[in-house]
Amino acid sequence: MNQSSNTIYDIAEEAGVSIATVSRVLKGEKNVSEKTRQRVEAVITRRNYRPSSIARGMTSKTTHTLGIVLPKLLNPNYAMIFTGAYECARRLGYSMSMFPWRSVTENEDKVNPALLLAERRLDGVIICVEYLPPEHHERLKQSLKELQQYMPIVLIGCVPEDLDYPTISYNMAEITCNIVDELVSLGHEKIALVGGMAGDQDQFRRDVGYRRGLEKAHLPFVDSYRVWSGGSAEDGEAAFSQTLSSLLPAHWPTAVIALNDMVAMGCMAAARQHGLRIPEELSVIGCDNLFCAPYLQPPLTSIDTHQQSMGQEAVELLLSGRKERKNARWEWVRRDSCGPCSIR
Amino acid sequence: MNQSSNTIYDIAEEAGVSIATVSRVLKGEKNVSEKTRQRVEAVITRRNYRPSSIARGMTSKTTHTLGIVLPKLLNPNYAMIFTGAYECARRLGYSMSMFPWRSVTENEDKVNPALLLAERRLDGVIICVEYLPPEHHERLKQSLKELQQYMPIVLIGCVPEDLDYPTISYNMAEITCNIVDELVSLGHEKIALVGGMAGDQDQFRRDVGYRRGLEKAHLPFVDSYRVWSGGSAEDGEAAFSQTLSSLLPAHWPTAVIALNDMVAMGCMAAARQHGLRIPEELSVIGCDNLFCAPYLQPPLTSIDTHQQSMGQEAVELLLSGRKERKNARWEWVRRDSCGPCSIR
DNA sequence: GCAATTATTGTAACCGCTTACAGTATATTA
DNA sequence: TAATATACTGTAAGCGGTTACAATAATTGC
Repeated sequence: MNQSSNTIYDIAEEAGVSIATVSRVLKGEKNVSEKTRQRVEAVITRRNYRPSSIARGMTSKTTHTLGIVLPKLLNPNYAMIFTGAYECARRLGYSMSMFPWRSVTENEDKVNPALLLAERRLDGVIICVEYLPPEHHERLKQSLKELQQYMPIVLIGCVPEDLDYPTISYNMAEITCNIVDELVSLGHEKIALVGGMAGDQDQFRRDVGYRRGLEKAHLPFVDSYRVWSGGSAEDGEAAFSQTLSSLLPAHWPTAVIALNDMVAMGCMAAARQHGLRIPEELSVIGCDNLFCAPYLQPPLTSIDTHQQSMGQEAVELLLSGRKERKNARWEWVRRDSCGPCSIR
Repeated sequence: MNQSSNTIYDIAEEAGVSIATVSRVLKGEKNVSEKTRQRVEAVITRRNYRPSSIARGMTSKTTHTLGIVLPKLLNPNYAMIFTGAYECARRLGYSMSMFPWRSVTENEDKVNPALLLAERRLDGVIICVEYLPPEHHERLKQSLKELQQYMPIVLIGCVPEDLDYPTISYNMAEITCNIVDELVSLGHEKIALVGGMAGDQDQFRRDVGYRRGLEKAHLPFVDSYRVWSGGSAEDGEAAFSQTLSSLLPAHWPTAVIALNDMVAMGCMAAARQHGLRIPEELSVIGCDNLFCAPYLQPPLTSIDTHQQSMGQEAVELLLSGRKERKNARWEWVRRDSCGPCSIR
């Protein structure tokens, strides 16, 4: 049995029918006589034949594949979004391809990477928006516009308002303001924010919420409490450690709001190195509620942003064709790393 | 400008040339006159035209897409493997699609899921082998065989010997035996193994290594020190907690080898709840060296299995066509959770 | 200035499948 | 039993590219 070729023609020939008939059994159409069907099915089984989705895509104009653009999966936060999207897509019969964030933000010589994505003729793409230097902002808008000619788009994350696409977003300003409120109600007055780079939408909103929270409590914005950090634990550790070292202990913050749980871990390490006890002398709160948060010492208070639901909703929105902007739910996960301010 | 259709025919028509010529400029062939090329390129740019990779795939028999089969991305261990594979694939011009582990192990009514994967006509697939109940073993072999008719396969992880495919694997027996050695040299005699289910290749080898290590040190295998656990932190916590509760403190192990870092976190939590200090009263060692390991209290000793390299090597092996079985490197990451046995 | 090259461009077949439509066999009706 | 409806099956035209080969245009040599 020569299996080098395994096409609908081979099946048709071996079963002694036309390719149209094979196609019909493949699709389970009813207008095929029982004995023909059985004969064809026997051949299909014997040869382990599977129709090429490539060829099918030619006529159906559909790939049953969704794309997802993510900055990096090593951050469990994105892994959760991916998983939510992926599981949902799978249930609905789609497979999922991953693409680098680069594909919609950078320009490589003459080729527009977004169009590279377009080549794939996916049935849709979810784009997880992340930090983007302002000079790339125009390019993102252009890429999205071009990409949209080829497939529907859903954005997810902290999306700039001027991007008019279906979106699942969360409101970092609201969340951060809420965190400040809570810390204030615990008696904290020296609250640090260890955040990301300027120009980042997500971070921008955090800053907005941070200042709003401080204002509400009539607390001053203190420059040195706004700490600049990358997104990893190492970054957070280095940045917060530096901050502590540069301040007199009397001026040390009594609470710190971290960009995310990884940075929060770093802050905790830095605090420990400076001899601070958590939460007695320093309250720490993260964001994302990673799997390891409950296992840190003390267990880390965090914000659950329901990443898996976000991913799932993004897929549903994408396939529904609706053009809505939806706000994601979020909630407190209070653990022991935050406590009342015990310092005068 | 009607952009509803954007095919090579549309471009050819608008540029006043034949589709063959458009195809030539698309592929950057040299035998096109400079002014024709420019005319065509202008049209392509104006219309944001991108050739369909689907149509291309019809003739080229290539999709420039690799598949990866993974149990779950929420475990950062797999996220690392994925990332390594993905980055490498991307560099080489491939995109990456993810598929569920189910696709090669389960059977859904009449459809063989492996063949569903085959439909995609990928340029290759990396299958990350995980726990598999023995009754599904035959089915896995069958699936792989059928799938292989359609695309090359590389296996990764703890792969059974009777699966004859190119493989990147690590030797859990060697690693575990090595761990026991080290714990013994630290003076430990009551060493627990918190491992996974029976039937799991990975676990099987751990048990082999565990027993071999004990034998070498002339230590007895103690049933109650072989703890059965799932792979999550909660699982580890529950399992080890139960073990401690069921033993008299005098019989508590002085060292515990955990399935992975997540389980190790759980063990640490359980130990704390039982009032054990780490590492003074209990040494803990995990595996996978997750990002959070250095931030646990105390920092967790672990084994770095170089997951990203594994992913990368899997892609290289897949595309090279070589048929080799390669062992992955691994190394100790010694931190403070392991120490000399201080209990007589 | 004309034949022989060489450079450029076009035609048509093909990749593997779907599907509208046509054709043939079988069943129903009168 | 012939006419007609119904069930099944086959033919051929796409889908959007690639590419061998043929055709045409531009150069070159003498």
